[in-house]
Amino acid sequence: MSDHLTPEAPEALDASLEGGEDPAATKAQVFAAAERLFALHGFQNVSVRDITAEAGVNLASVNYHFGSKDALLFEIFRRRTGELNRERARMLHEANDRRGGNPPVREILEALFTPPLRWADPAHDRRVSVQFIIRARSEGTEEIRQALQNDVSHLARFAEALKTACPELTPETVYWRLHFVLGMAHNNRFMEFDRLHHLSGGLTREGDVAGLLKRMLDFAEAGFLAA
Amino acid sequence: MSDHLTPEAPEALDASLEGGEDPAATKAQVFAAAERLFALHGFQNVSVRDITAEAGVNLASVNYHFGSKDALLFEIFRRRTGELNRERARMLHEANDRRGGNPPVREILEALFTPPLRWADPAHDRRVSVQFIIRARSEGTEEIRQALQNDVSHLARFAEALKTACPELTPETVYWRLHFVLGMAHNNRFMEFDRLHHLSGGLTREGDVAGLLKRMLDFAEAGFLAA
DNA sequence: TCCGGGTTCAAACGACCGTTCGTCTCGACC
DNA sequence: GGTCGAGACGAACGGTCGTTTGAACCCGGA
Repeated sequence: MSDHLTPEAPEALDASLEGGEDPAATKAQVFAAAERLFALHGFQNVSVRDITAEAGVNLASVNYHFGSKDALLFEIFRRRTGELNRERARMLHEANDRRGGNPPVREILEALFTPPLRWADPAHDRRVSVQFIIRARSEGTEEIRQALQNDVSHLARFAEALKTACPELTPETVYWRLHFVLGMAHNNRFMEFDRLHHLSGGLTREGDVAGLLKRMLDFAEAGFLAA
Repeated sequence: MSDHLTPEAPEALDASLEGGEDPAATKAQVFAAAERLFALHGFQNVSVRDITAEAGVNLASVNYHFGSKDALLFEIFRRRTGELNRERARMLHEANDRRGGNPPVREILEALFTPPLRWADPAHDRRVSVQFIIRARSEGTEEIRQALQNDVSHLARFAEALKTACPELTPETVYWRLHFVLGMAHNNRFMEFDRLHHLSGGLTREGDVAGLLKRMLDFAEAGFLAA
């Protein structure tokens, strides 16, 4: 009941990219169209008819392949969240290896921030997935809310690493500051970027992902290490 | 077109609290019921029938008094956001007076963080309004999104104060860090609190608003003053 | 007393929703 | 060649939605 966010198998669903008439291509097309539309307009503002029209498939395909619209949302969410958590865990693992099991705060935060920012890089083509995850986290169904609240196992490792890196901080303080850091990581809505751009009179560049990562790390590291 | 968030008149709408049959009591009841239900379940998950049932009024009241469901949402949003911005501006003004026009970073951030946290205090009874604002910011209509993006005049004063307080930082850095700080202020969902509570094994107390404010200020101040 | 504007009310309208049904196509297998 | 099951398809079902309608109601002013 607590591992909803770590899918069991890779399931190369993205096989729809090859040219021919793949069997199960319909399912992949529905998956991709739904993720895109949910990310763009939100779950409630996208109808099953919108999805099937965008995918160029029959209306009944969603219920046939996924069971229901809710189940479709949850399956996309589960897959993308699993990928994100796995990338973060891998980076934390690498930092542990590099530093003999005691990486500094900055490298732990790097493992949290880098994966979603790398997805958001225009070079990669996963901006839709980031946007989808952020939307699903705040607008998702009760099932998603439950999964988010129960599945904290992947966060526990980060909390432990941070406690080790900051022995002078009480555990309570570590948890709160991890909470603030996660809020930063999941708050990068494009809407908010536009607002910042408008506020600063066009001073901030939006496409500079590497620069943004450095800015986020500078801020979060200093905040985490505050007296 | 840029001042949608600062309503022109106080309009003592909360007069529904007095016992008698007030004229215009229906409008106030609809307003209160809608704010409560929107904050609890989200805009799209609450129907006009839910609102009027909760308020104990006729179904047509929403359209009669507010024009449409969308307009009702926007009116609540405009009122609450206006109140919030006014409280923040007042606190910034007081800090300016205390410090001869050059308040330190911590007091500027205090003016940003304190109002929503004071509302969230169980002692006051405005937790619903905070929750509503947060929800409306992320799930709101296109009209709300436009208003949020266009109305940055109240933020400009905070940006100016922060630039004065931190002359060693480039304006670009100040804007980005203000962006991070605002993300913290608007990210205090109760959902996330529950998750933190679960992650820490019950270590964090949720009702301690004063303690939370200090924690947020410690983190944000250090982050803002990072090298 | 009658009038008229402001407000409430029950009822319905038309649109859209997620889902289901029965049928048809088509390729694999006996 | 015949059978079978998975999948695609058009069409419809039942329900809920926001909104509108037109009549009833209330009450202060002529």
